[in-house]
Amino acid sequence: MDLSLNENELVEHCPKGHPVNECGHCKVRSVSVCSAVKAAELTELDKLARHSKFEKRQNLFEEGEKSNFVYNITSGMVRLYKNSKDGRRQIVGFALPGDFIGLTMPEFHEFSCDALMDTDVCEFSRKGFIELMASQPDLLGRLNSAVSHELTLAREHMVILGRRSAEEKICTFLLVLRRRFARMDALTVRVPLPMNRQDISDFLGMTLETVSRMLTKLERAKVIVIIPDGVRILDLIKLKALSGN
Amino acid sequence: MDLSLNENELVEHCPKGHPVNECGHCKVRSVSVCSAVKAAELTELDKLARHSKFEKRQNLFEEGEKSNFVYNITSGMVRLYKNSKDGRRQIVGFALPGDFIGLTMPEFHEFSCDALMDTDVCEFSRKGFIELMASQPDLLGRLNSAVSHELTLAREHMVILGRRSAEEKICTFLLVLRRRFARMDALTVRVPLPMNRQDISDFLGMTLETVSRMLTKLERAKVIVIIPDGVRILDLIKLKALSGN
DNA sequence: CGTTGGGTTGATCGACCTCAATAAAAGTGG
DNA sequence: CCACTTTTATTGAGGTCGATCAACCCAACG
Repeated sequence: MDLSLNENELVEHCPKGHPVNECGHCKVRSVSVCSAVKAAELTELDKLARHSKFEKRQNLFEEGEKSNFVYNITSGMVRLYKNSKDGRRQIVGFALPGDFIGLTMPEFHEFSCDALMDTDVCEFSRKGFIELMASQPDLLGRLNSAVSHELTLAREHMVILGRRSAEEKICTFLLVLRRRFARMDALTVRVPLPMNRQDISDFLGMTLETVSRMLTKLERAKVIVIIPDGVRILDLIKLKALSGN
Repeated sequence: MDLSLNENELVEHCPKGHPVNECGHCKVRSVSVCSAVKAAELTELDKLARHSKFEKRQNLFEEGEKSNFVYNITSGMVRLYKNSKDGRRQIVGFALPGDFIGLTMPEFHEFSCDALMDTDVCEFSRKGFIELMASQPDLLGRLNSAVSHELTLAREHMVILGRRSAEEKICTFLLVLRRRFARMDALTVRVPLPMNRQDISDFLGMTLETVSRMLTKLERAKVIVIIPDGVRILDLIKLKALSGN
């Protein structure tokens, strides 16, 4: 509930007089919610934005905290998760560059969020962003598209969680992640996995041991190779076949 | 892909000259997306709306079909689901009176939908609804709230699917459904279950046998009583405790 | 009164979890 | 740069929850 940590981080990482119209040079703007803001109004957006860094393991916010900011990831990756009392955890999503966090603009955060690696974010005051939306109807439309897209992803993930075997889960996960990275980079055979086995298992609803077993099984079947911080796909056709559509 | 069925149904169930400003008397308007439409503009909404009935088991649309309508449930209940090639099914949600179907306004339906019981819907042409949103900024805002709410529910359901035992799933399901019914009726100890065991299992990611076993287990533990088309909660405290928060 | 679609219950099985031991990798401090 | 700890990943052995397969019950209905 104490936001002083976040505030301190702002001071620590974010030099006061950051250049105006940085949004104009933002690498992820074209794929992000901000693309709805017309070039002419970018200065307006800039005034609202604070460019901030979070290092690996650093917490952006906790479930239940008052929600003062919304975030646009510009580089790196974060995990969004819900903890149960007894220690169980469900990761509800990973956010990549261009992804917007806080799409639902809740008064209190409905999940926790921390950085999987050093991550740059563009931080907007929630209040300011809501005001900006009132004057920029396109922005609301773009936000709505983003929420809709997220809902579609969430429903697809429900299928994975509810009706897929361990092997199918892993294969689908690799394929989906590959596609998501393609928004920024080209579609390659290398799928980076900045998260650890525990994270993958908490996302897919299984144990870290089973994740490890399935990955080595896929490696033995010459479908992938496990490389540091990721995998390389050897046989995309077979991977798709094993994903169970 | 063939929409002639739906079109026929329209003709069959929907007398041409339906009374103008029916929206003004709509029982679910206050809780639905339509509440954003100001009283003065209700006639506009009415022109767009076609009141239509679907009987039990009748299909509203199929995944992959071109999406020509969006729907507001006014009475009854429908299930939203995704089928896999091999026959597995994941129900991604149930829609109750006041719920809006097609929130994400996709060009092609991303799930199938059919009626669990005789259901009244208010059908809007997707195109017309999108146009109405352009002239009614509040409507987009309200739709966005609804999508956001749906996303929140979806993420909560991920936790259930990924990290809950069979017993916890059933208990949580009963509690969540009870709350959802409370939007229309008072919060009672009776939870109607218009869906069959197979539907519940396909929603919760388990088998119908396990659903049945867990319900009788809860009954034997004097937590619930199984009644025709539903359950009656005997011990709400214990039910919550067993739901694993 | 047979048929059909749920629903319950039982017996068995297996996919995945749990617990435990290594192994490998990544920090950390001298 | 190398011992040393700490974290993360792999692998194995055994157990269990829930799936599978199957029988049976019951109510609805033509």
